[in-house]
Amino acid sequence: MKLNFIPIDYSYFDFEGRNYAKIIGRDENGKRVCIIDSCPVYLWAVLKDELSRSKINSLIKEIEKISLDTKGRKTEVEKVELREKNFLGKKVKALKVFATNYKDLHDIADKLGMPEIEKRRGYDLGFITHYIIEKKLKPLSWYEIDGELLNNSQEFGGMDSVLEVDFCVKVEKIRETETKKFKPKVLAYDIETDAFKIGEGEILMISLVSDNFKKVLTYKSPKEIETDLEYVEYVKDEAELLEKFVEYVKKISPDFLVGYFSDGFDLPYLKARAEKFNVKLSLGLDGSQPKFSNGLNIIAKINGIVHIDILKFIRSVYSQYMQSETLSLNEVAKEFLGDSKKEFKHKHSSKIAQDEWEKYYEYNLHDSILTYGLFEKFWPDLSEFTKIIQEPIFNVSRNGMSANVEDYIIHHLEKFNEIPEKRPMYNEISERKSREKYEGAFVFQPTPGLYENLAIFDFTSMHASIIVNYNLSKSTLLEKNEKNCYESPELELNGKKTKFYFSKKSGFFPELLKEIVELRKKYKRELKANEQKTGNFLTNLTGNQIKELKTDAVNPILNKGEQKTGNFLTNLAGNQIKARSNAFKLLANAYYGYLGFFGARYYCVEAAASTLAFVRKYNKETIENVAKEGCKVIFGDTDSVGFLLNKKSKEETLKFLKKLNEKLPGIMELELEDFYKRGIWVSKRTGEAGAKKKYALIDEQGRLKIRGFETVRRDWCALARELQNNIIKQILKDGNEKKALESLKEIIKKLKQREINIDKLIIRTQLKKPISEYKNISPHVIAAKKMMEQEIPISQGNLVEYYIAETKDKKKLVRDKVKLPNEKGEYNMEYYLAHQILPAVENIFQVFNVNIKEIVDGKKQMTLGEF
DNA sequence: GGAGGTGACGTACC
DNA sequence: ACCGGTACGTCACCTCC
Repeated sequence: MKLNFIPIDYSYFDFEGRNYAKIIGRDENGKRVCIIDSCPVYLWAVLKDELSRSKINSLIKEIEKISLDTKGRKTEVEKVELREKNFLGKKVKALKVFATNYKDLHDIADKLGMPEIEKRRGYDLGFITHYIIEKKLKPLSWYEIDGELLNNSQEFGGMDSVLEVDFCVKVEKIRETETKKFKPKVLAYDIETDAFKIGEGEILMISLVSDNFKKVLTYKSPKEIETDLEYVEYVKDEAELLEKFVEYVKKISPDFLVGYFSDGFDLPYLKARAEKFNVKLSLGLDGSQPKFSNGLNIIAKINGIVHIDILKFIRSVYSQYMQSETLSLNEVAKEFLGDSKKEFKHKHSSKIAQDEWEKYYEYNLHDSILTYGLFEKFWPDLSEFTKIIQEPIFNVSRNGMSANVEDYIIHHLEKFNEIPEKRPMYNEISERKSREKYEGAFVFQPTPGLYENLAIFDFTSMHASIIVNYNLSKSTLLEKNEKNCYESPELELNGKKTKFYFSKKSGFFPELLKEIVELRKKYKRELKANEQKTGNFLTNLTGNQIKELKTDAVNPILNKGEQKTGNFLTNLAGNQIKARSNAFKLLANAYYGYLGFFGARYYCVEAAASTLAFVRKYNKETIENVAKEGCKVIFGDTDSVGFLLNKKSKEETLKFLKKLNEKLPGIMELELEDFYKRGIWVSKRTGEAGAKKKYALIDEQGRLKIRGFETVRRDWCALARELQNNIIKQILKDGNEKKALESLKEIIKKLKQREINIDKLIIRTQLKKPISEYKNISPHVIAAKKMMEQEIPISQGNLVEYYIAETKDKKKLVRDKVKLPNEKGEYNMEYYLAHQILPAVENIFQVFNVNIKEIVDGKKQMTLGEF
């Protein structure tokens, strides 16, 4: 039979000693299809130079005799072929050694210790990776499949009759075909429990949300009177709840089962409770139960249905570009959907009042609605990433950016005829980790002050363009200076001043990055054209988002609020181009990190250190050039320079930018970040010097850009943050400190009259490790201990909230005054004044030679006098 | 038993 | 174990007198 097919979930199985890929997807009618296919598995034996043909022939004969009988399985070398390949850019002769079962490639590699063999490679790729490379059946692309329909066939042990799919096909031929419409079936879920520790409390209810489907399953009902909420369905008890959950998943039969933190919570919890009640959680299309990886970072897999923990994708790909201070569902939903969790105060089910249960159902349902919304929102990004990386979406959605970069490289080696490098061994990793650090980027020393009329230039994808431009990588690194090669600036590595040299002959690693950068440019152009055509893009943005657009047209944050405007569905093509452009950009930006990542196959400190040496050189040179032009430099960090216009008009400044660009090599490019009306830089708390990485700017439209200040630090209380923000805003608007001073006085007065709400005084700090591992017992550790005592769930990675209270006895340490938000007490006025308010604003007023301490002390005396 | 230096810790910038 | 160097700032801890 023939069918059109889009692959979604990949797994493999062994049958009669061989590996088969079992791929679940859909046909163009939305029917669920399983295809089964095999592919040859092999590893590479790279030969030493200058081996004679006869020597190679006898080696091949020797290798062909290898067979293994371990792990209850017979594997043999089935075939050996001699090939001309490249390894790390070098031409090599290599033997392609085919084996029966991919799981034995490692053991076969161990048997290839012959002196003629230089290296063994390619035995550490997963079978699915191997399969996708061999058969070019890339996830989420469309294919025309020729194959044999399996209908209660005995082939593969009668597998097709067990699988809950519409067709099961044994593949004969695969041909790529044009893209067709694909709207995935998505089911979001969320559970509510009586305890946070996995399996330790009852599961009270489970919500399910899909297209035109809402459900809350529960056996907890108020006063045995059933609710009016039409989406609530009652079951007998917890065991039936679990059974019903499985039943609904099977009935809806989604491509994606989506949760938020569901790898670490919902699915493990369901499993634990199912075990307790002896319920089979047979969610898999083959009837299997979810499988969990062990370790700190749990991964939960369901056969045939892609389980997505959308938190993981958001965290690894987008968190650095987000403004949310935590990755809680509430904050993330607010940022991307403009919606938040329903109010509900958690308590043990035995303490929930009769009339509170309906609120609890709504709360539970809404979490699934938000999760569903986030999946919808990130679907273009998720699917574009998957298509680009070419690994299954299950992996791409969980991988860190380094792993995604590596997978991209692995899937694109073929056109360079490259043999893949191996993963580093444990000892290599520790060696890499323990090596001395190399020098990072350059940060300009600012002078405190208020400045007017500034411009900021920055380099676009600076690290990437340097890697491309100077051909930096493991395979292009030369052992010594050669004629006509790239030479890094002088740098220090392992305490030695040195330089590194890189070949001018293009290497596959920088070449791939060059392609990524070019594709990113291409799709960015398409995106712009599409926006102009549809014209409905800018209208949906807030002022701040338009501003972001100016600096970076595909910042993912731009996608905020689209759900509300209905843009998501009507402008799907535009969203896809945006997501694609964005994915290439993120990939390009992660490339440098990959070079210096200890777990990378293509790790290369020399290249990473050289990249940074070039980064420093270009930044410093740009700063010098700006100064030479007569513009006073105010700021500079890594890839940017900020300066005073010095009577230059904007046009002249842009002309100057053009001049600077003409001198830059290759794809390196300096661009205008923006013009600013005013900017403020303050001194450090200790000493006179200007603080680096701390500044605030205002543009002509009155929009603020604040970096590094307490305003943007989550471990300061809201009162200090909001006050500082207001003061910065007023100063930058007015150009003087007069009004700002008044708002400060007002806040101090309120603080002293105890009019400040405790909410504004809560300090939030993350518990970064288990309580017992802290050497210094700081306030947040005390707060965490108090939470433990009160049995409030708290563990590594959680935010701890507390405030500093007045104490009866004069205690010296801050930690002795810590109280949890639920503890009664009065806020410690002295503390908030001296340790939150003043430090946040002191240096700002210092710029105007206003000494806040004197004013505050004066006030204090005055208030004391009043009493 | 207070001053002052240092280290641990958390967070931000790019 | 899943990017890492530069930088700021707080608080506890330690040493010194």
